Amino acid sequence: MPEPRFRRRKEDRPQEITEAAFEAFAEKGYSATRVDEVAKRAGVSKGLLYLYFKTKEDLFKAVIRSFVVPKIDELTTIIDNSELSSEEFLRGPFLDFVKTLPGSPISILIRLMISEGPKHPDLLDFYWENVVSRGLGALNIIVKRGVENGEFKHSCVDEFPHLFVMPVVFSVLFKLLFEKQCPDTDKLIEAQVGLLIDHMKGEHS
Amino acid sequence: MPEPRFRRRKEDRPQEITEAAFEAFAEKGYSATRVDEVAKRAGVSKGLLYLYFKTKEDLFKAVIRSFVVPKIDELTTIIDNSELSSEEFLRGPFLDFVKTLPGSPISILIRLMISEGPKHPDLLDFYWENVVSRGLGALNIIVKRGVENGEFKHSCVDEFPHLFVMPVVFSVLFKLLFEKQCPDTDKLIEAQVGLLIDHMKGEHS
DNA sequence: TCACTTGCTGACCCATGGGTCATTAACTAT
DNA sequence: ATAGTTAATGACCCATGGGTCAGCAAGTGA
Repeated sequence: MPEPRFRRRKEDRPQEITEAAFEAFAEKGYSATRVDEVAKRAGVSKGLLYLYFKTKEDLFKAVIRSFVVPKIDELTTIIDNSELSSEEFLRGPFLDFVKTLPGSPISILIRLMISEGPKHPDLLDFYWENVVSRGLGALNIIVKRGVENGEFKHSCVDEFPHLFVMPVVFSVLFKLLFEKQCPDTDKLIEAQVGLLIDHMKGEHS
Repeated sequence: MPEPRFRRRKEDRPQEITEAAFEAFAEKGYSATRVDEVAKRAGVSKGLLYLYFKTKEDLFKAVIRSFVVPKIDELTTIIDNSELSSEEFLRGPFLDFVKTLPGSPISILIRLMISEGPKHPDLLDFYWENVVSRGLGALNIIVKRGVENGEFKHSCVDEFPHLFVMPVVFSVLFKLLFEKQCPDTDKLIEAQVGLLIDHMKGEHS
């Protein structure tokens, strides 16, 4: 009795395909990845892939959606369930979270957003709304909370939560491009966060 | 007497072609740019382009080489000809220099390095040696000089000149991707530099 | 078991674009 | 002048890979 040549599993296919695509894109980037290759990795024919995703671009968008957004959800969940002071939160859970990013598969998606973003304005809008602005917003809340309860003074950090994100983006890219020459990204990120907290706690306008 | 159909200008062609390629790459990215298009912009036939550059990849490398390296030379020249204190230098010429980068054509090359770099390891090596390590080295000298002459205390900045570069890379990318939502990059960069200088001047280990 | 739906296949199509080369014409030297 | 050199052309080649579709077979229900 021979194994069936294939099995019909309508429910699982999309996820299997996006996972395969994620791996492939991560290894080779978007344009160097062949649709055939993705199909092969997913153990599926190219034709089937085109049944679930209208174009290669579509597939790409699905990958971004399904892998990056959960990562941000993770962060906001941590915030909501935390009773720590702002400083404790930044030095604890926040630092733990962002230190995992450089070197993780997520970093590749960040690179893909940089390379492919300008060609997909609607994707950038989506990414802005669901990832970047939510992330910056979360940081803003933490900082504001710290100022309001007297932990921190007012400073330029109020205006630029970006200052907390910078070292993460930088580390992600540095590790990706110059792995051999890369500084200890954990320490770099810690240094910046420590620096910002010191600054917010000290005497400044 | 008719205009000649073309003129032989062996000397000028390479530069004209790399300039055209720079523009084209800047607008469309590497893989979306057609060799034909570059040739047309340079007012030249595709065949001629292949006389001066063996492959499209070759052309890309030439573009990076001829546009990014001079930018770093500019920076090191400023340093060598400056008699300012470290703080004055950082707040003056350094800040002026890096503030011009976001929004300039150079920022597109940074994006291209990020997208195409991983596919061209030798290009990354070149870039590291001629741009990144030279830039970080220059910053290191400034910081070290400041520490030696008592302007600055020892701090984590000694170890991470990267802290000065972070906001620049970040601003470049942010403006490129989310122009509409982009904060005032001049202020962001100034904030970080000011923050670092304050930190170096204060009491820290 | 037999007709029917539909998930799935893989051979095929064809636009695209990197790269070539036989030919042409602008310079150069004698 | 004129023969020789080579910058420059552009029509052509062909591998590549995104996208299609006629047909096949796994599941389904009567």
